[in-house]
Amino acid sequence: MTDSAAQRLIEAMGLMSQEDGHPRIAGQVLGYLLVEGEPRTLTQLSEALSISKASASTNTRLLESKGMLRRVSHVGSRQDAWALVDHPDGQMIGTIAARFRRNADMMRDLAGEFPDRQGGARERVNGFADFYRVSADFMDEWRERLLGETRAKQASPEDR
Amino acid sequence: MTDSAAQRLIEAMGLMSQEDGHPRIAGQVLGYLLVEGEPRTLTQLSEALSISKASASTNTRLLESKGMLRRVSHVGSRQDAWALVDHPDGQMIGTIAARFRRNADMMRDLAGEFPDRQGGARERVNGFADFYRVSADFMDEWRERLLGETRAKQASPEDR
DNA sequence: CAGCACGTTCAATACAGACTGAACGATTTA
DNA sequence: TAAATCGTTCAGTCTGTATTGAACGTGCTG
Repeated sequence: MTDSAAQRLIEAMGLMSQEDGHPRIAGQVLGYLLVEGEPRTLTQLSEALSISKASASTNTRLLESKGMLRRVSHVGSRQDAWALVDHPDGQMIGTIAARFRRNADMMRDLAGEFPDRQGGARERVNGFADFYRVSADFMDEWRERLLGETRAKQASPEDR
Repeated sequence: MTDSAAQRLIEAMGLMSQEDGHPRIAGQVLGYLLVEGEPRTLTQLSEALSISKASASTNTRLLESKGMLRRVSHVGSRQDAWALVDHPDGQMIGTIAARFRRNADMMRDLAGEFPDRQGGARERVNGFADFYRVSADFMDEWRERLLGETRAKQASPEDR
């Protein structure tokens, strides 16, 4: 039954990830590590999720690049292990904010290429760019607030 | 040169859309309507973007379902025309918020299936669910603020 | 009524990218 | 040195889905 709950959570997070336009396996990795609450190795990942080591490697590093996972070198072993960072949620917001900011820059640059008087196209494009930029700022603030709250929610490693 | 600027914007927005996990054409449609600033028909869309009418139809309705486009019945013509809603940006935030809220509910339900004492898995999952929910609330507020600002940015239909 | 124009649906295709298996380099163990 | 283990890379496959062309239904126009 416990197994089933974990399994369902992992699968659900895989689907969420997929909906967000990310690999399904990336979400499953997050789910697995969230359930386990402790660092896990590539081998453990590939076995627990029934995926190839190649996929496990690729996806863990993808999540690392998004700041959601970190590599921990477990002492007694030469295997790398992977763990959720302290606030994966904050990183998630940060990723969205970064994408918005990229879009903002892109659109502002492009807006500059429009002639001044052309039915207001330049203004409309700039308006959209502003939206992206302001929203990015907004999310970054929100992220700061999330990271600031050092609640003891994720702490207390007395388990396992 | 103008043509080129519009073209580049449209292509860029297509790529952004694709990065967000949406059809590229959807982004191109947004870009085209943003540049034009006036309602455009299916035929105009398919010709301007060099896409099939089927694609134009599918994608406009997709964007309509996300609240970013609306169908306007231009008087003198029996053709439907499509236009950006007043605040497509707000709708964009709303869509993200909705997805977050869906994720929050999903995870909260799943968290409930975990046994109380199991290494704190239930708590961790609930923590993630909370994050999704609180963020969704936060974005909805932000969206309200965006929609509230009735700036005359998109108005003044003196062109065309 | 016949001929059109329009929007949608549907089956088929094209394509992007997730995922895999095998090969590789590096490091460890014996 | 040989064998084993680990993580990564890479070419190839496989799957989902975006996109298309053709067919359809509807309502106009003559």
